This record gives sequence, structure tokens and C-alpha cells, in this order.
Amino acid sequence: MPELPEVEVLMRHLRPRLRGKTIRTIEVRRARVLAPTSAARFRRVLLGATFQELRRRGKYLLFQLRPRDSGPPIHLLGHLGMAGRMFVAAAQIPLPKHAAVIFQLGTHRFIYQDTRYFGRLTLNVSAIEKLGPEPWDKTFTPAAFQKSLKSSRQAVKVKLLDQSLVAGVGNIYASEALFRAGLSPRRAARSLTRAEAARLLAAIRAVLREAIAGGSTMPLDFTARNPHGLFYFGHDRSVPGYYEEHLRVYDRAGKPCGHCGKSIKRIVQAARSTYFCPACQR
DNA sequence: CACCATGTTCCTTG
DNA sequence: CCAAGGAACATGGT
Repeated sequence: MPELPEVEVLMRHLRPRLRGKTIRTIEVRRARVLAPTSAARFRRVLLGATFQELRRRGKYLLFQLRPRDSGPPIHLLGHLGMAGRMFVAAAQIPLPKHAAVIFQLGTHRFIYQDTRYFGRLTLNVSAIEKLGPEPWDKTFTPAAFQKSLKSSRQAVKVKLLDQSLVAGVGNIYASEALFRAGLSPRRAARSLTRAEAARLLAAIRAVLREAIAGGSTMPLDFTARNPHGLFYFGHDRSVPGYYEEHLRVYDRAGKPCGHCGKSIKRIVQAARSTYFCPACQR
């Protein structure tokens, strides 16, 4: 479920549900997701700690907790990988098949689930140091964006996935932003003019902002038999407030472009699928 | 069986 | 040293 909009919506959902809750017990079913933190240290540091702040950085969630004893705040870093989910549910709700870490909070528990175990929940927060600016960072101007694109011979689509360029854009919204900007994903990053960089930056912000706005209106319930509220990944249309992001090109190969009616194409760049309209995107 | 999947990191090559 | 490309990670859906 995880590009910036999904993580943002999840963060807003979890924040009030975790704040002030104290961790009573911890069950680690898949120690790999804690790496490089050991399960022993993870338990030692977090048992008895209380959730306080929660924020998002790129596709990461940063939890801040007050330790069991007096001492500096604890920082816990989460990433959902390709298929991770996090949710708070009543203790009697059955655990999902791939529950990796379970925190008992009293009447409820906080569960990190990940079918592919590509995600992370770790005390090592160093990953965020390598991230580039947030898309809405005031210092991230069209000029700054173009400058960082200038150094690369890679295709612009591939560059957009580089989290040190801008944090939070993934494979879906990279294609969507390029479509919105009318730019071919095959363009060399360094070939973009200042005006094109400005257009692309505005498109990135627009597609992310719209996805967050849509996602914020729907219910999040990961414990339902058919989990919903997962944007692209939720499919229970019967739920009131159901929302599905309106992707214009992603996963739409062979379907008509909403703009010109010609067929959307799928190509492979850096071993990832890219979708675009060859007529509308130059 | 084949191929595909929202992400990141590590290794190799140039 | 750097940039770029590909494999690996693990599981499930089609």
C-alpha cells in the first residue's frame, strides 16, 4: 500500500489511536523486519514505552515514544515495503496471516502485517537521513528540482523513483505525474527545461495532494474480511465512503487515454513498469 | 508453470 | 570515486 499518499493517510489514521498508549507486551514473529535491530534490543527498549508523536517522512513513518524510565525519547522507524499494513484493533480480533510484530496496548493491539516482509519496523532511523526534500518543501523550487535533474543521464521516470531527489514518489505516482505534466517518461532527466521541470513539480504535488484528499475521506479498516481503505489495494466497493484513486495511466495498458483516446502503453525502465500515453506525453 | 506486483539495498560493471 | 543496471529479498495473484 505504500507511496507517500497512502503513508500520509495511514499516519493521520494511526496518530490519535496510538497517542498515549503504553506497550504492555511485544510479540515478534518475523525478526527480519526489525533489522538491523535485534529482537532482544527491540523488546528491551520498547516494553513499557508510551506512544507520543507520529509523523511521516517520504514513505516512512516516524514514531516517537516516551521510555519506560526517564530518559530521551525513543524513535521507531516504520516502512511498509510493498505490501505492509499497520493497524490498531481490539485484542479479540484474529491476527492476520502475516502479522510480523504485535504490540499489546491493553484492550487493543497495534499490528504490523506484511505479506512479503519487505518492510521495516526498526530502532535504526538512519534511512531517513538519505532522503531528499518533501515534495512541498519550500526550498524545493523548480530551479532546485531542475538542478538535481541536470546531473543525471537517466530517464526522468527512473529519476523520480530516486528518494534522494524527492521523497515519497513511487512507481504509480511517477507515471501519473509525468502524464499530468505531458512529459515522456523516456526523456533524459537532464534534458528538461526550467519550464518543464516547473510543470513536473506542480504535477507531482497535484497527484499526491489529490490522492491524499481522496484517501482521507474513506474508512480504514484492515481487520475487515475484505480490507478496504487501501487506495489501489482496497476493493470493497460496497463500503460507504469507498474511494478508489482515479489513476489515469498506471496499470491501464491497452486502455484509451482519457485525453486523446489513443492506447496507453506499458514499457519497462530499470526493471519497473512505466505506463504512458505516447501521443500526449512528449 | 510463467509472469507480474505499491520498494529498497546490495553487488557488479563500466 | 561515481553512475547505472540487475538481482535479491518473500509471498501471492492471475
